[in-house]
Amino acid sequence: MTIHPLSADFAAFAFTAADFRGHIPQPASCFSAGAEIYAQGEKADCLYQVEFGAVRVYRLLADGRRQIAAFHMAGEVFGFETDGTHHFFAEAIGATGIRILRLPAAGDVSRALLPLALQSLVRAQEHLLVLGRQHAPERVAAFLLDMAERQGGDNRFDLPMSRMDIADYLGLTIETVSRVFTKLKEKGVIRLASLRCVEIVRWHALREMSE
Amino acid sequence: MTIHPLSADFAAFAFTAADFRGHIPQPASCFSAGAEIYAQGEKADCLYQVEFGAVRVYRLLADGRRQIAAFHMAGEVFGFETDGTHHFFAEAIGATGIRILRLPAAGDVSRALLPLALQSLVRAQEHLLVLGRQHAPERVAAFLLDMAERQGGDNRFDLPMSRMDIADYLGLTIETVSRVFTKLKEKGVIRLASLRCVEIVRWHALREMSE
DNA sequence: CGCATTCTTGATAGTAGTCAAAACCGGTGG
DNA sequence: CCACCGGTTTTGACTACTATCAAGAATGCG
Repeated sequence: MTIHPLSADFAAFAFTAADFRGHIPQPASCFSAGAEIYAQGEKADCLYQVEFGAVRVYRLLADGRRQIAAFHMAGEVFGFETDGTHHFFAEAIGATGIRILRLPAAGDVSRALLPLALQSLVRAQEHLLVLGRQHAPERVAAFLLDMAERQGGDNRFDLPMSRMDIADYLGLTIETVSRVFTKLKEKGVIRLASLRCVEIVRWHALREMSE
Repeated sequence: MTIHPLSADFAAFAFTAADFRGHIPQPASCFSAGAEIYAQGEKADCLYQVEFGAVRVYRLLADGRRQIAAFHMAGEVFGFETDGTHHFFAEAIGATGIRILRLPAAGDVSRALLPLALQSLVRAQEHLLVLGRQHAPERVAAFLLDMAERQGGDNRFDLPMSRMDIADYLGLTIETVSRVFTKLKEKGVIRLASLRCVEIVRWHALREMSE
């Protein structure tokens, strides 16, 4: 997995600031937990950058099944679409600051967006492997490693999202996610300081699990 | 699903031809069935456009499990990467013509690539829903509809890939794929003129299945 | 402190995977 | 033209993983 730390994303974007001709980035808007950022079917004419907090991007099936396609953390840019229409929903997970970027659909600035879009593409494609071919313990292990890396690689980090969100991201049920967490605790691979605060004790074991 | 016909992709690309400064697109290379186009870990310094035939882009786990992240058909451009390195393998499925596009990593031409990259992104994200939340019959139904649309929307079309490829794309086994095909035949939803030639009889039933 | 929500645990059921073998197809050569 | 052969596909019997349903425990917020 190629994970760029927050600073790298910011740098990538800052690099393109000169391309804005009079387009001053808006001050960040604040979204409270569960607030909708955009909905499927809406017109897509801008991009979004997370300042703080976290975002879930998802789709629903007719019977209510939900698949979270991506989580976006501080620094990341999301909201890319092909035909000017959003194909997904985006919601703030907790209290979240979002900088809205009004961009010309096709302009000089768009060339700087390619790397950001490609990062989303690679992330999505790697997640296909997880959903298509990995078992529950492998999925959870991959998820924890990904979260740890995206938050600086420390042993301890907070999960901004609920077990339900994790389940819907990993294509599992909350019960299965919970059982895997329990197994990982029993095996001494992780510790939970609180429900949302994970400490990775045995990195090697996690890496082996996720293959 | 937003599927652009072949001509649209070509048009999108042709639009950027002026951006090539002396970079004349190579004549198409020919790959035979199973030939490797690029491998995971290789340097990625060009893009690829399918002229005829079809391509599978996939990744392997240590124990041999394979996930096909995407199929690419005539007209489509693939090979996008983030850090100059291929994260996946690409192979010709049958005899396939590929036009190799040598592109500057960051240049004027890259802004025209954004729509193509975003198409791959949206396709991948929609496939996440299939792998994460749909059952076997829904996956196969979605796959057949996608293939039909990408080949012009006729009732009859050829599958360029084997059952094994379909299984590895849908996150299933060949046995399960085969059983679903049999069920669809029994219910009169599809007919198989030959193993690789599908005729969709009841579109509506397929659409309902795939939700 | 009490309540609502979220999370965990347990029992059972169902979908898809695994293993094994038979049928089928497509190409080759007699 | 037909028989043969190798690989692919289909079918069947059984297993296993995860979902579902149902309580119960813990968390955290007012």
